[in-house]
Amino acid sequence: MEMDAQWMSPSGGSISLPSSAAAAAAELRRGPWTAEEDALLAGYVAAHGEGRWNELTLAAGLRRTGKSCRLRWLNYLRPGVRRGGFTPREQLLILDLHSRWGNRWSKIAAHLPGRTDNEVKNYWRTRVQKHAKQLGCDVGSGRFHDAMRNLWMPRLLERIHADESAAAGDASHYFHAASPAHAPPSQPAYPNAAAPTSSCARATSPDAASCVTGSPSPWEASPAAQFQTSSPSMPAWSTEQCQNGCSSATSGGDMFDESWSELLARANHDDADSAGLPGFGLLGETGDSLWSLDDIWQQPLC
DNA sequence: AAAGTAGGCAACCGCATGTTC
DNA sequence: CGAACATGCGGTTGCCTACTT
Repeated sequence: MEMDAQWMSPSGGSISLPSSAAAAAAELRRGPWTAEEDALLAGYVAAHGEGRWNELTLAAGLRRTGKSCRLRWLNYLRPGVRRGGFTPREQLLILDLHSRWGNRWSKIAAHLPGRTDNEVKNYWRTRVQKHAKQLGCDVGSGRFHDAMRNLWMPRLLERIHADESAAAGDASHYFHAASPAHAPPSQPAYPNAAAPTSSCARATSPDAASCVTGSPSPWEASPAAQFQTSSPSMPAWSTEQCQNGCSSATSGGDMFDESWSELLARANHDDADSAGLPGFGLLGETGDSLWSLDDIWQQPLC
C-alpha cells in the first residue's frame, strides 16, 4: 500500500511534543498498521505489559504515537478481542444498555466481553442509525424507542429463542461449533478481556449498582427458557452467556434485515386493532421516554 | 465490464480526566 | 497547588469493499 511508505506528522503539520521525542515525532506515521508493526507492538506488550504508551512506542521502535499504539492494542491486538458480527444477544444488550447510558460506548463495551467501544460505536452508527433513518426519525426520538421496543427487541428475542430451540433440537449441528450454545459460563471464552464481575443485562440503574446477580446457576435451565419474556423471575444474564449463548447459531451482520418501513407497515396492518403494538403507529408517538429490557420482560410478545 | 454509490470499519483527532512531579 | 504529561473517551474521517446502475 502506498500509504505504508509514507511518513508524516500526526496532523499533517507541525506537532508539539517534548523535545526528546521531537526527532522521532518527525517520522511518525499514520494510517493502516502493517503486520510488522503489529508484531513489534504485540511483542513489546507481551514482554513489558501495557501502559506507558509513549515510552513503549520509542522503546519498541515503532514510529507511531503512543495513542495510536494504545488504540491498536486495545481494538485489535489485545488477546480476547472478538471480531465479526454481533449476536442477537449482544445486539439486544447494546440496545438496552444504550437506552440506559446513551453514548457511553466504553461502558457498554465493558459488558460485552471481547468487544471494543469502537466496535459497539460503529455498530450503533451503521446499523441502528440506519434503521432510524428508515423510520425517518432520530435515534433519540420516542418514535424510534417505540419501534425498538415493539419491533426490534421482540424480534431479537424471538430470534434468540428460535436459535436456541433449534440448537436444542439439533444438538449435533451446533455442538461441533467453537462456541457451544449450552456452554456454562464457568470458563469465560475471553479470560484476558476486561469482563465485568457480575451479570448486568437486567440492570436497573446506570451506575455500578446496576449490575445485579441472577440465580446461582441460570444455565441449569434450558437456554430457551431463560428468555421467556413474560417471566418476572427470569434469571440474570451474564456477559459470558451473552457471547456464548448463540454465537454459533447466528453471526454476522444485523439479524434485523427486513426494512423497518416494511415491518411497520405489516405490523400496523396485522395489528389494526392495536393488539400487537400498543400506541405505536407511523403517525404517532407514545411519548415514552425510556425503554429497557425490563419492559420487554414484563410484557408478552405480539 | 466499468463507473458510481453506499455501507462498514479502522484509525485519527480533540477534549476531558487522572496521575505524577 | 499547579503544570506537564499520560490515558481514556466519544466524535469524526477516510479508505476499502460490496452492491447497484
